[in-house]
Order: sequence, then C-alpha cells, then structure tokens
Amino acid sequence: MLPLPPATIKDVARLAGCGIATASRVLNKSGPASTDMRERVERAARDLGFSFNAAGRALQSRKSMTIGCLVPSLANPVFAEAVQGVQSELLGSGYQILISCSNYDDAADNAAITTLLENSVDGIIATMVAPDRSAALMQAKQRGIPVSLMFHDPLDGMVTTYVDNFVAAGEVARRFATSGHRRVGFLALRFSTSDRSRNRYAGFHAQCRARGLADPSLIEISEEEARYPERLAATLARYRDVTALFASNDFLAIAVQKAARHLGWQVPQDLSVVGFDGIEVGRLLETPLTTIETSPEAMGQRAAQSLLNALQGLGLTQQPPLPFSFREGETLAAPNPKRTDDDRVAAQPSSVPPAQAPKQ
Amino acid sequence: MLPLPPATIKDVARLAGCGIATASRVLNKSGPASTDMRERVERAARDLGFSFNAAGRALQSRKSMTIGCLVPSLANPVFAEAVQGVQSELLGSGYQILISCSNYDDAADNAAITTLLENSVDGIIATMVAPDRSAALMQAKQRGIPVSLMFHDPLDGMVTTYVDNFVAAGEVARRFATSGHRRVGFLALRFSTSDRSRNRYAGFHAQCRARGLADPSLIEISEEEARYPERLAATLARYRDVTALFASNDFLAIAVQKAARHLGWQVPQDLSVVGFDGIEVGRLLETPLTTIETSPEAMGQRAAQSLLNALQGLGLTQQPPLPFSFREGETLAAPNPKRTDDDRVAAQPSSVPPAQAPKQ
DNA sequence: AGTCTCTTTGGAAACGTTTCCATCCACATA
DNA sequence: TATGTGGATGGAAACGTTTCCAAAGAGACT
Repeated sequence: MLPLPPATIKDVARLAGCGIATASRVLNKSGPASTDMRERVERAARDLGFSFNAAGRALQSRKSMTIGCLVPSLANPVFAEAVQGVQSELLGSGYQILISCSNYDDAADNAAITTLLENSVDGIIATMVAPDRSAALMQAKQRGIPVSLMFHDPLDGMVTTYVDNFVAAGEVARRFATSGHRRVGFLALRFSTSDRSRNRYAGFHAQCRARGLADPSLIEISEEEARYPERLAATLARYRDVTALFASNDFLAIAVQKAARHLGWQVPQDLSVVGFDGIEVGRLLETPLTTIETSPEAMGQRAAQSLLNALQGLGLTQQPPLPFSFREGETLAAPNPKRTDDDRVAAQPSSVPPAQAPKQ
Repeated sequence: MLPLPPATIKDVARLAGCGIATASRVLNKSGPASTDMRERVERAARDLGFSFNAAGRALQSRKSMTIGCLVPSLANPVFAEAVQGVQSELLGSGYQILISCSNYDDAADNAAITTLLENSVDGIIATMVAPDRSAALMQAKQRGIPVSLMFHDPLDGMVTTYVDNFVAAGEVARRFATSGHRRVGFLALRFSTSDRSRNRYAGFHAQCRARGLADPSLIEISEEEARYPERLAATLARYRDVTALFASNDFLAIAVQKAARHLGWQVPQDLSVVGFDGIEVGRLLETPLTTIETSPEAMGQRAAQSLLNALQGLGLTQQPPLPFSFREGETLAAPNPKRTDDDRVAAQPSSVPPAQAPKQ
C-alpha cells in the first residue's frame, strides 16, 4: 500500500458529479447549493476523507491562516508560558502558530522574521532583542502585516503587550527603602540584550534615588555564574555592603539564595532578595521568594487577542500595561545591622563596580 | 504608502529580462545559466527585495518545509525544553516548526494532528495522550509522513525517543530499598492521561516487589492539590506510614517538600522524596532534590534528528533509550524509626488506598 | 556546407484552491 | 405568450512556484 495522494477538491467534485466551484461552495458554506447537491458533496468528501490543502488555499486567498511567533527561547519558562497563552487564545480561531527562537541573538531575530515573512504569515507576535532596529520587522509592517510585541515596553510605532517594568522595579526599590535598606544591588543575566532588564534597572535606579538610597550596584553575571551557585557566591562576596538584591528574574533570585547559603549568609537576615516574574516554584521554596508577580500566559493571550482583532480589521491599538503585583514572600526583611557593620569594613566602593566574574 | 504586494519571481524575470524558468533556476541554483544572466537575475532579485513565497513553492513541490510539533503543553517546562531542542536541531535545515498544544486532551490531540496534516507538514514530532489509538496519526503514517514521538516508551510501529521510564523508576525503588524504606508511595498528577506516569509506576511497583517492599501506594492528586501545599498536605497526612515518596515529576516533588513542611515533617528525616526529570531549580533548593535526571532538550534534538534523517530518505529507525542518571540530592535518607513507630498507630491500610482528595 | 553535440534559454503545464462571471432553469408576473 | 427574477451551477482564470520539454545558438567535427 503505497502512500496514495490525498484527495483533492477535484476528486470530491468528480465523485459528487458536480463542478469544482460547487464543491468548494458547499464545503466552505460560501454560496448557494440545493439540498440534494449539498448532500452529495458532503458525502463524497466524507467518503474520500477529503480535507483542504492549506497551501492551495493560501496561494489563492493570500491568507495563510498562520501567525508567526518569535521568542528568545522556549527554555525560559516565561516565554514558553507566553507562547502557551498565545496558543490557547488562538485555539478556536483557525490560526496556526509558526514558531521560532532566536536564542537572544539579534541576527537570528531578523532571519527568523524574514522566514516568517516568506511563509506569508498573517500576523506576527514577537519578543526580540531590538525590535525597533529590525529591518525585517519594518518590512513586515510595510507589507501591512500586523505585529504585536510581547514583554517590550511601548516603542515608537509598535503595539506591545507588557508589564510596566520601570514602575514594577520602582516598587521593589520602594519596598527596600521601607524595610530600611540603604545599599542595594541589581543582578542581571543578559543585561545588554534585554530591554526588560534595562528598564527594570532604570526604574529601580530612579526610585532608589528618589528614596535617597545609594545608587544600586549593577551586577551583570554570566551564564556560568547563574548556573553554579559557588561561582555566583564568589561574585556576591565582592558586594558585602549590599544588604538587598533585586534579581531581574526569579531563577536568578533563587540562585542568589543558594549562593548566599554557600557564603553562610541567611536570607533574608543577612541578605534580602527580591525576584521578578512570579514563577510558581518560588512559592514552594522553604523560604518563599518575594517577587514581582506577573502572568506570562496572560501576556501571550493578550498579544494574541490584539492580533486577532487586527486581523479582523478592528485595528491594532496599544493597550495599557498588564497589572503586576508584589508578592510578599519571606526573602525580604530589614537589614541586619550587625552584619552590615561588621562587613562594611571589608567592603569595596560599589557605585558601579566591575561586573566581571573573578577568574577561577 | 499602501502595502504594496511583495515581488514575485515574475517581477524578477521581467526586470532581468528573462523567462521565469531561468529566474527560478538561477535563484535556486538548480540549473545552468550564463554568468551574465546569473548576475542580471541576482541583481533584479536584490533590487526588488524578492523572496520566495512558501505557499507557491509548497503547492508545486509538495514539500512544505514545515514539520508539525505537538506537545501537551508549553507551560510544562519539560515539553517546552523539548520543543526548544527540536527547534535548535532544525535550525540550519530550512524546516519551520508548526506548533500545537493539546492540554493533555485526547480529542485535541487528534484535531491538532489533522490540522497539521491539512497544512501538509513534511513530518511530525509529537507527544500525545494515546498515540497508539490516534486515527489521525494513522492517517499521517498512511500518507507516508514520517512520525517521531517523544517521551513515549516504544510502541508498536512507532519510532520514539524516550527515557526508559520503567527502568529509571525501578532505580528509585532500588534506592529506597537500599536506604531501608519498606513502605513507599508513588505520587502522580495526571496518571490516566500519561503513559509516562503509568510506566514509571509500573517500573517502581515491579522493583518494589522484587526488593520485598510493600506494594507502593498510588496517590493520584488533582491540579488543585498540586497547586496548594496545604491541600496536598491534607492528602499526604492520610499516608502516614509511607516513609518515602516517589513523585512522578520534580514539581510534584517540590510541592511534597512544601506540604511536608506544612505538616511539620522534615525532609528527608521524616519523609524521603525523589522526583523525576531533573529540572534545574531542583539543585538550587535549600534541600536539593534527589531525582532522576533527564534532558528534555536532548530528547527534542534526537527526535528532530531522527526525523531529518527520515526526510532525507535514510529511513526512520528506533534508537535505544536516552540515558538518565540518578541525581543524589539531599531529600533521600534512611527512614526515621521513631516517626514510623509513633505514626503507624494512626496509619490506615494503604496497599491501594483511595486516591481521591478529601472533600473540603 | 552539413551534421552533431552541448549549453543556455523560455513556454507552458501543473500543483489545489477560490471566485468572477455567464449560463441555465423554473417560476411568477404582466 | 413574452418578460423578468432569482437561485443553482460550472467554466475558467488566477495565485507563485517548479520542471518538463523544445527551441535556439555555438562550436566542433566530418
């Protein structure tokens, strides 16, 4: 039994004894047909196991019923959940998702968008390194393809679904200040390729100033430090005077907890830690993580919803930011005066210290 | 500036002053052309910003250069990472990924496969509730579309990439026995829709028997219990005599730790816990999780690799299972004789106790 | 000069669909 | 009976490609 070619609408028409146009109209319910004819066509289609060929359809109708989705990585659950949100929102709509990951690489971002364009996607949902500078994305807009960004703060001429990183990060600074911290730090993994991280830092920094705190130390770490707590510990040890750390995402915050333990520091007594994102495991830790809670899934849903609206001709309009909330965990407390006193002796100047890891 | 339609190969041919066939040959490097002609065509294409239209191509060549990927959910990082693996493996190959999620629903599985078929994917990579009973999947195979499963143990007539769940789970039983546990339990979230869970239970059960342990209690919990530690605690409290728990995935294992804390039990002193999957956060917990370590990303990569081979006509062949390793964390220890003695008084018979949650 | 071969080229069909348009038929109205 | 109305139907073009095939031109050989 060789793989016999799938039935086409011609086959259906032939079996039903009618023209192709009629078969098409019946199967699409897109035009008049007598009851008799309707039955014959439907029966023929069923008997042949007919289903439409998307390529033929796309070619003729200039609609691929496919939307392109570009995210940095699916290994990051934040993006994976967002895509899940997109998927769930698109579920009944008839649209498929063509997916692509850039691994946080600008060139890959552009290549991916180009590929999506070649596949004539009807719309694009994306999180990129630099959407504002992407030539491919421009091209998409020129072609009239609606583009809906996720996670990016509002950008000129782009519609985006986002959480106000600046404000949310400011809230963390506020909490730090209220708890009595004076010297705080901001820990980021991919600072240069993530406008989210940069905006969080900016908001954090601004609010620190507003509250009279010292300018926060910006600690940019490597993949390796993020992965091995003892490496991270070595880096943290160089910021002894910092009593509270704002990690730009929850995994980092959890890694900080582990690293702190490694140094014999207690969280939150010796070091307060606050994360960002609000992943579920954070709740389940022995010391539940204090964090900014967001919903990546809602982000994806809303981005998809916007796009669907645009696809229905309703126009693509910028919505207000998604809400976030400050989740009170147990990793934020007042600074330990004893520790700070003791340790400050050994502390180094820290307004913007080198972010490099010590060589091993 | 209205969205002007993208340039077609006809436009290129016209501008280059040649026939369509020639333009196609040059742009595809698929046939002879004089140097002069080559240059003219390439220049024209560049000037027009031409790129191929995938639909036209797919229609004529009967190759969509798209592979369909179906997983239960992207909210589960195990699957998300697997898809990431697929994606990374497919990167330079020219294939796109059309993605779909079933939310662990059998009907949705079938619908998704059908949709993929309509989109004439060239191959399918899937994890389903019941691949062996999927009519749509049969249809795919009949059409000669290569199918590569992920996470499923080998199945009649299907090629799958997997970790030997039976053996891996047996290893956990072995460790429990060696540590001196006699009464153990197996905790699962979606037992009925996951052959993985079932195979893990089977392997665990078999090895418990082989080692002379009591038959493990099968504890099937609801989404809600998995989410709220106090609910899970209530359930666990009904299995006081169980001294070691094998959770069918790491998140569950982490939830168990939290629930145990809620009951005032120490892990591992009062209750040993072992997980499955080997997610990264497990390492970072205050009490690092003991677990079976696997690599979902490698799973995706290998599945994709198989499929690529098949697509190149090399034939799709079943590979041996992927390796796993037992990660020594700190959540497995010898049972606490005191606790077991004390608590057994209140214990209920537990060979196969009701798996339902107490009504609230 | 005639014949052959080889390379370069373009015309046209085919892929599966949708949709415009014309035709046909039945029936109602004048 | 002639005219008009309106629904049902099918032919054919078009969407953007690839590829088969034939034609045309350039040398090389007899």
